[in-house]
Amino acid sequence: MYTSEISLAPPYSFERLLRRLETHPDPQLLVDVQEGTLRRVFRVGSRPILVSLQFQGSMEEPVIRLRAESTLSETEQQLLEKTVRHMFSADLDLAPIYDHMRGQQPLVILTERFRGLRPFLDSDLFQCMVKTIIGQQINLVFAASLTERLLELAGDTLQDEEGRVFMAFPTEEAVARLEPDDLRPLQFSQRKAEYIIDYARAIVNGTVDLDRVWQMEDEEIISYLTSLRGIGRWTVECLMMFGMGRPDLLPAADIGLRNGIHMVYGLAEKPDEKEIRRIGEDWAPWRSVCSLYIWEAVGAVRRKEVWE
DNA sequence: GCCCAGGATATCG
DNA sequence: CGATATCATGGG
Repeated sequence: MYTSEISLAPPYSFERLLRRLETHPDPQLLVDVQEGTLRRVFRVGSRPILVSLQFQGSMEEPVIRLRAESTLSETEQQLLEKTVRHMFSADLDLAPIYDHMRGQQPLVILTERFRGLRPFLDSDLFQCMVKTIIGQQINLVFAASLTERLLELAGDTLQDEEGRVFMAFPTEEAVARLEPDDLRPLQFSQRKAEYIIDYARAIVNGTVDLDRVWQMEDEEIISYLTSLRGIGRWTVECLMMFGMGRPDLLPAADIGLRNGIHMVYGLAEKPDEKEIRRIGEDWAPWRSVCSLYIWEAVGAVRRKEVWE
């Protein structure tokens, strides 16, 4: 066993993260609201390890207590800690973003209501891309259930000491070995099955090198990855936002974002993509967190949190 | 039955 | 070039 404490930049609202997870289910996460704990499997190197992350401290002094159910080498400890810090946007400074948002009337209430909410990122780019492709055009609940079925089909299974079952996200190789006919019974569309498998094969055979994108500008990444069939601009924007934690993305084609801006800005009609990009210009260079908060306004309504 | 969900593509005119 | 049909499924 290995434990450590990870300090995050304040403010961090664990409560807001938990609320968000209600409407954005992640089949890899076992959430225990009572304990304030998230449990899931991480691949450290290639080894799947069960980890529990417990929220401690407070909004202004946030700490996560990490507990791995295996002994870890020093390298593995550092790798795991780095991944967790990445997932929780541990080093993101929200203060200048809130200052910027407070300059725009419709966003003020969001900074108050969702104070301390940070991007909750995927642990790696491969699974972020697969989950984003799965999420194209369908609702979040259906997307989560497709992802869960993919985990059951091709992921590795672990059990904790209480006998609870955890599934690790399938490796690139495991997805690359699938055929569309394996995914069709899981209710993937034929095309979506092809997109995901083709993508995994491109990673495995080296046609695409995800490690390279960290050195690229946003627009470079978009042109690099949209060359793959089934991966459009929206998908890469989501990858940069939820996989890489890039600060200035606006997935303007997103239906949820359109609905959210419609609501938050009190517009007469639903804005189109061009209108979204126009409104979003005022959010630069922090369009990612602004988008997240707009989405969260939609989530709050869906969860029947008070809204006016 | 119809429309919408955190889209992308093929195929029109 | 822009507009349109197609894809799968579940919920309202």
